Amino acid sequence: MARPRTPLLSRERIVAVALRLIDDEGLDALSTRRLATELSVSGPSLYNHFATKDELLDAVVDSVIGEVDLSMFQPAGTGTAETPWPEALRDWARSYRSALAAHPNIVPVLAQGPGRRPNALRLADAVFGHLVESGWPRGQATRIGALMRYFVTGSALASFAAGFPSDAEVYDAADYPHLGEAHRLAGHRGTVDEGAFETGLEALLDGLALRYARLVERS
Amino acid sequence: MARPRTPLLSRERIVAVALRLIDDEGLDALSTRRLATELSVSGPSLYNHFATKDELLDAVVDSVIGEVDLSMFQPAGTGTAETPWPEALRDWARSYRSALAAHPNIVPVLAQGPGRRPNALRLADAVFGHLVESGWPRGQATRIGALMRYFVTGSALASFAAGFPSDAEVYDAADYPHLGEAHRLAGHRGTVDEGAFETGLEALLDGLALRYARLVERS
DNA sequence: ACCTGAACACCGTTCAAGT
DNA sequence: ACCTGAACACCGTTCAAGT
Repeated sequence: MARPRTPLLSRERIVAVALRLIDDEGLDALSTRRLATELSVSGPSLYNHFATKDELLDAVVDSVIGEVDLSMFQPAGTGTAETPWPEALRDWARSYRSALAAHPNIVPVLAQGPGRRPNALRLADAVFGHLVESGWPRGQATRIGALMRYFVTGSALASFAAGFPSDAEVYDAADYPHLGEAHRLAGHRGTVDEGAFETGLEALLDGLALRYARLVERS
Repeated sequence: MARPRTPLLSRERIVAVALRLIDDEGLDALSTRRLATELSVSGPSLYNHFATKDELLDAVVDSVIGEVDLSMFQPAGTGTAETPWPEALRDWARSYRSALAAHPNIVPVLAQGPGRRPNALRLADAVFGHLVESGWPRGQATRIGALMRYFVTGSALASFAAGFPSDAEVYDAADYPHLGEAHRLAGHRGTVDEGAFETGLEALLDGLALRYARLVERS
C-alpha cells in the first residue's frame, strides 16, 4: 500500500494504544512490533512518528503526568485567595497518586525525573513556586518537592498488600512469627494501600507543619 | 568441554555478577547471553542454576534486601531493653534506603513486594512485629510498614535532583517561572536527595508520634 | 510524507548431545 | 550433574523501495 492518502497513525493514537498495552500487560509487553500489530501497521511504521522507542515512552509518561491536577497551585488572582500550602499539597498529592496508580507499570519510567517532558516540568514548577510563595525557603521547598515525589511514586509503584502472596503456607510461623495473617492482605489491597497512603500523607503534612511553625516563630 | 570436574558456576557467583551488571549498565543490560559472557560460559548454562531469568532476578533482589540491618528490631533479651519504635524505625529506614540506593536500577523489581523471598519476608516480619509489640494496633502497624516502604523505595528509585537536566536552556522562564535554578540541582544530587530523605523521614516520624500519643492517651 | 518487507544484531528458552 | 551449539520465536532499528 505504501503511503496512504490519509495517515494511518498519529502520535496521539500511538501513545494511547501504547499506554493501554502497558496497563494491560506490563512494560515488557510493549514492543514496537506488538504495538504496531495492535495499530494494524508494520513495525517500522512507528519510526515515522517517533525517533526511538524511548521517545515514544517519554510521550506516554508525559501524557500520564498531564492528568495530575495542578489547579490548587494557581496564584492568587483578583479576589481569589491563594490556597494554604498544606491543603494544596494534600489535594495535589491525592491527584498525583490517582494519576500514577491508574498506570503502575509505567511509574518506574516516570520516577526517573522530569527530564525535558513539559507536563513534568510544569508540575515541578507549580509545586516549587507555591511553596516558595507560601514562605518556605527555597532549599526547603526543593526538599519538600522531592520527598513528596518519593512518597507518591513509592505508593503508586506497586501495591503493598498485593506484594504478599495469598498462599498461607508461605508464612511459616517458625520463620515469620508475626505474619500469620499476611496471606489475607492481598484480598484487601484497595483499603490497605489507600489507608497507608492517607496515614502517611497526613503524618507528613503534620510533620511539615511543625517545621513551618518553627520557621514562622523565628522570623 | 561439556561437564567440567569442578562446576564453573554457582548461584552466588551468578547473582553477584548479575547485580554488578545491573548496577553498572541498568536492568536492560542484564540479558542471559550478556551475563553468560561476563561469566565466561555460554548462555544456556545459566539454566542449570536458575529455571528462568525471573528466578535469577528474584535471587538478586533478595541479596540486596539481605543487606538491610534489622538488628534494631531484636526483641528485648535478658537485660537488654527494646528499642523505642521511633528510634528503631529511623535507624531501619536509613539502612533500608542505603541498601536500596546502592542499587537503584533494581528497585522497581524489589518494590513489587516480598513475594516468596526470605529476606524480604524477614524484613516485613521484623518491622510489623516490633510495631505491634510497641503498642500499635495491627491495622496501624500494617499501614506504617506500607507507608515506610512507599517512602524508602520512592527515595531509592531515582535521584530527585538528577532528574532535572543540567542544561539551563530547558527551563524557559516563560514556561517555568520558578525553575530558573533547576539546572544546578543535578550538581548537588547527593546533598539534595539526602536532605529530602532526612526531612521526610523526620516529618513522618513526628507525624506518627502525634498519632501514637493520641492512641496512648485514649487507653 | 508515510507506509512496506527485508535485513542486522540482538533477545529468553528448549533440547539433544557430550562427559 | 553441568556444560555446549543449534534452533525457535522473539526483540529495536535501518534502509531501500513504493506512492
